[in-house]
Amino acid sequence: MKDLAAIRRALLAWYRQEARDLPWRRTADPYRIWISEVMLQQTRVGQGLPYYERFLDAFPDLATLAAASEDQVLKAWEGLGYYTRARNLHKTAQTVAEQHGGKLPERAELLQLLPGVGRYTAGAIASICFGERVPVLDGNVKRVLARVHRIEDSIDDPATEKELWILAAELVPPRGPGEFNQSMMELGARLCTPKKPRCEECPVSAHCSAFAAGVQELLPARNPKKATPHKEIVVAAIQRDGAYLVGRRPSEGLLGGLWELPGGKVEPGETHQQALARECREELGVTVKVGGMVASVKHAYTHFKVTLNVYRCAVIAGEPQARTHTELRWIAREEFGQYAFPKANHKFLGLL
DNA sequence: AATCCGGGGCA
DNA sequence: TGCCCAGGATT
Repeated sequence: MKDLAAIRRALLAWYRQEARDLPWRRTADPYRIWISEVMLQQTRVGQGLPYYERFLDAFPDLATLAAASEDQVLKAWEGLGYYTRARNLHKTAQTVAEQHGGKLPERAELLQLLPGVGRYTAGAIASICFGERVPVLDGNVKRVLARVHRIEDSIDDPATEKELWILAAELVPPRGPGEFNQSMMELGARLCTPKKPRCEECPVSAHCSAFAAGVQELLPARNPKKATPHKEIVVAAIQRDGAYLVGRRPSEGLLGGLWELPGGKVEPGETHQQALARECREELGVTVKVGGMVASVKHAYTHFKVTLNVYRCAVIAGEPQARTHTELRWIAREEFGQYAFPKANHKFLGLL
């Protein structure tokens, strides 16, 4: 059994010296903490920081967020990825405004009922804002605990994750749980890093089983990753009266709720022209004549890579109607900035 | 239990 | 290039 008190003491002493000065550590406002926690899901602090400032500038309180349109929220989220987070944030703000008197619930158990709030986020808000003795388990904490306890099983395995939650829970002190949880994450982000952990500076190395055995660089174990396929995509730049045709993607699935130029995947044996004609027929119900290529850009998603081949197209027959999109609009280049586009689209929008 | 869901920084 | 990030929802 670990000396829990000694680990807590050493970690907190280090944290109080070394904690980064981050904006969400300068507030006790549960709304702002909530925004930060959702924004930082699968997102590095450095990447989220500018978004955090801008988001709170646009939506300074829960009532403002609840009253905003989904398009406004997605625009503020544009470029951050995992857009379900933005839609759930919006939905939760409306629910809390209507059913909870505009105040977030205080207990983790209740917070976790809100869309987009899982066990991690609920634990973070409850411990940081309301002092509830509940753990957090994010990528940082998983790595720290896997090393301290020298856990050899893959941390991606649900059984291991269950064990890690238990280990995290027993380590959280009854007083100051929020500060302690943040210190665990800070340790993982600053010293107990995936590669080349800085054990010589680590306040808990004396309690770390992986360090004692010299296997810290081999832990934590992860599941093998699958190869990422490549997709060839064709995109139609259809112009009318100086405006381009854009469609809003359905809210479920990849890039949900974002706007894009129509197009789709090139099937085996198809030319770009054939694929584009087919996609325009299927997505818009129109016949197009494919013109010259405007751009060809590459983009990498988590699970696959794409090449977007953009062609100018002219509508020969039919009037575009939304079939796979939830809505179609004609917008001028100058209006592009008002809509949330995927990063892959931004790579060629400037070339139109 | 497995899969899906973005984008970026870094070795 | 591959890895991984202050995870959650769905099937």
